[in-house]
Amino acid sequence: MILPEQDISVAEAEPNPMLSLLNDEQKQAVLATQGPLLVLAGAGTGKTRVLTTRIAHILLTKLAWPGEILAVTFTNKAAREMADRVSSLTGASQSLWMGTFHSIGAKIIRRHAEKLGLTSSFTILDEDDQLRLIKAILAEKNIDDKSLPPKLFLAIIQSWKDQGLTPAKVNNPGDTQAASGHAVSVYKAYQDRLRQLNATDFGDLILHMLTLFTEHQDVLQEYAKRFKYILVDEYQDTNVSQYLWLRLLASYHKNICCVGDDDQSIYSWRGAEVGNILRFERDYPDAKVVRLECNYRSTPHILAAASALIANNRGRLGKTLWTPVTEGDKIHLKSVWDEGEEARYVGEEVEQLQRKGTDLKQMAILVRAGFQTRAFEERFLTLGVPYRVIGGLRFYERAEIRDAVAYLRVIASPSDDLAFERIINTPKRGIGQATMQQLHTTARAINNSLYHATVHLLQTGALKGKLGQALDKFIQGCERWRSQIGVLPVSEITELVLEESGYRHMWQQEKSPEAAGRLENLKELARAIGEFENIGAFLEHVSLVTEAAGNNDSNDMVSLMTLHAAKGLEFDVIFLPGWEEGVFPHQRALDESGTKGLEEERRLAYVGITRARKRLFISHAANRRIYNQWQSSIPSRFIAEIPQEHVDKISGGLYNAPKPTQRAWQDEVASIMSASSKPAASEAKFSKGTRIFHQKFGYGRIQSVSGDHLEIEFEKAGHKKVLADFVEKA
DNA sequence: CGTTTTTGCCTTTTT
DNA sequence: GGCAAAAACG
Repeated sequence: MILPEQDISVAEAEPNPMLSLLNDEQKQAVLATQGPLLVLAGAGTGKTRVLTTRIAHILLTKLAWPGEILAVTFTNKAAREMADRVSSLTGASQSLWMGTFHSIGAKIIRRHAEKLGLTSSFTILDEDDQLRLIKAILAEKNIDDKSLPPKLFLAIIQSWKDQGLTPAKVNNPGDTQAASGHAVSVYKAYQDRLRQLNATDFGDLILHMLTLFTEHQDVLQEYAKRFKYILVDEYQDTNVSQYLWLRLLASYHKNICCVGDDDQSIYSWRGAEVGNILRFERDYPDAKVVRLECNYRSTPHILAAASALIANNRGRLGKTLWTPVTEGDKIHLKSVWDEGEEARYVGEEVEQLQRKGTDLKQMAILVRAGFQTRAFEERFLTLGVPYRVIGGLRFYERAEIRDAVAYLRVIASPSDDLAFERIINTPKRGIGQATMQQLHTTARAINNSLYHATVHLLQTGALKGKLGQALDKFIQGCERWRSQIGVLPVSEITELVLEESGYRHMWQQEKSPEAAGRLENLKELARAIGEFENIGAFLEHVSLVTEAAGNNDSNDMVSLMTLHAAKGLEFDVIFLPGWEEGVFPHQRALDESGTKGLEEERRLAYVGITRARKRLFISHAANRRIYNQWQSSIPSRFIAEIPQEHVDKISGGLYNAPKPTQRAWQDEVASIMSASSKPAASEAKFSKGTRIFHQKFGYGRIQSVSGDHLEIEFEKAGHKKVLADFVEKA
């Protein structure tokens, strides 16, 4: 199936205008259509342009039809962007297989659902549903969910799915003993329940495809032959499942082009394997590798800082980024007293830049963890600076939206027990534990869903009085609403449901300040549904797309987001606050993953720095409040890893005196680090057997110490677990 | 069954 | 210190 070489030279002979926009490396990456290709694309080197031009090139030179090209991304945004740019280059992109791993997975699984024990109308569960399911399983199996919380099982199951392990394939001694040996049987039960519910979770969208391809050669053949060209974005983020799936798909034509940057691998906690990209040349022996190293985004100082920082990581494929730009500010570094001062400082800089003519939408504040946005939000509110938090509260995760969606799920598929349970008593219909128990028992007895159990009980007259009336009204409503499917437009059905179920009324009754916003959201939901063909299409969208509502790019606002959310974005001005040990690098990353964790944190720092086009502000506070306790903190080691010649220290902080050499610079950071490091409070002060006094519990003796947590036998109050800060030596 | 009180956990990052 | 889930109470 290898196509003749001439095809490529034809393209070169008739220079294509879009190719003239590319540099030599980018052209190589576009024109090397045949065989495996790895494009190592450093930050800001134009990888999206390469990907889209490559697709356009394949289409325009007739190497393949749109339906024979598969392009996978990780985010819907990336997919949409790619589709837009391809269609502007070629005029059309509809029939391309372009989307996220998960949306492509859903599409393929729906086509072959019966081979996996599902029907094509299967639902996709969110985390909430998953946890409720696991909780029910734990209860059934009499597993104590205090010592072994559902979240633990979910994490284990997810990581197995990321690794391509079905329950039957979990065999490692370490794995089989996970969660006191219960994890495998819970996983099995969980998968059984999913199948009964005709449901999948996110991991299944990949894992089922893998199963489908390995157990049904004919299906694999169909797709492997169909996709003449495969393109993968952000290859460094693929997990084992995705990796295996891609290898199967590429086994026939072997035209797979993976684009990625090992230095931007920041999702290992979600199962991503940097090894996939590091191993590419071994997996595909005749692979070509193209490095994109010319950065068109950032100024030299910013780029040099990022390069020097990331050079501290081991096991990189290695790239040398350079930029044709010659001028630009150094990185601004500021030391502040506490987070309040940090927010004031950032606020001032933002206002000053705005006065000088920089749009607010060209500025972003990137934090390590979501909660850090709060200090800045408060500051911006008092200053009256418009801002938006990206990725904070997502539209479809709000309670009222999830409730409304649950109604639609029950109407679309009455056997959706999880949705049924969510809304059967919302608004209040007087259904409590006892009634739910009865419904569950009946459902099991008639081997049917909760919905049908309810119908059954109503018919047999087992539900009487107020309860029976309420349930009857509910069922009648559902039947009536369902009968409107295909008759009324979906947005009108939604309105009808919200009105007649009493759900909207419930919020209208509530006088809390959020209620008005919730009603607004419900309106917005009904409007959004109108854009879909049918309820099914909408429900799929809800499960796969997590977008902030009303993301108007036209509004001039400062953006606040996590470093993870910032990947793939760029701004003229970037603020990176909170560069302190423990915050960034995050303590938990260090504790749980050691050097590997530290290197991923460093890659995160690299991602953060390289988001900036013109100006970069890094800051750290000497004191920070954590769990409502003041803690002194020391500057992040990453600050010391940035060569001094690229840094401008802003006066008023700890870094006042300029130091001439890199060595002295590092010494200075080190001295600050040791000067402000506090003695480990509890360990030094308290040990086993120490007699102490507690304001509330009185005198006692320490039984054990672990970090700040003390176990104390009090003379009057008995055995208690207490934080070290609440006790003093007696 | 619904309300109030208490606890416990949080603050890593998410398709 | 704040929020959500669980427990206790009415």
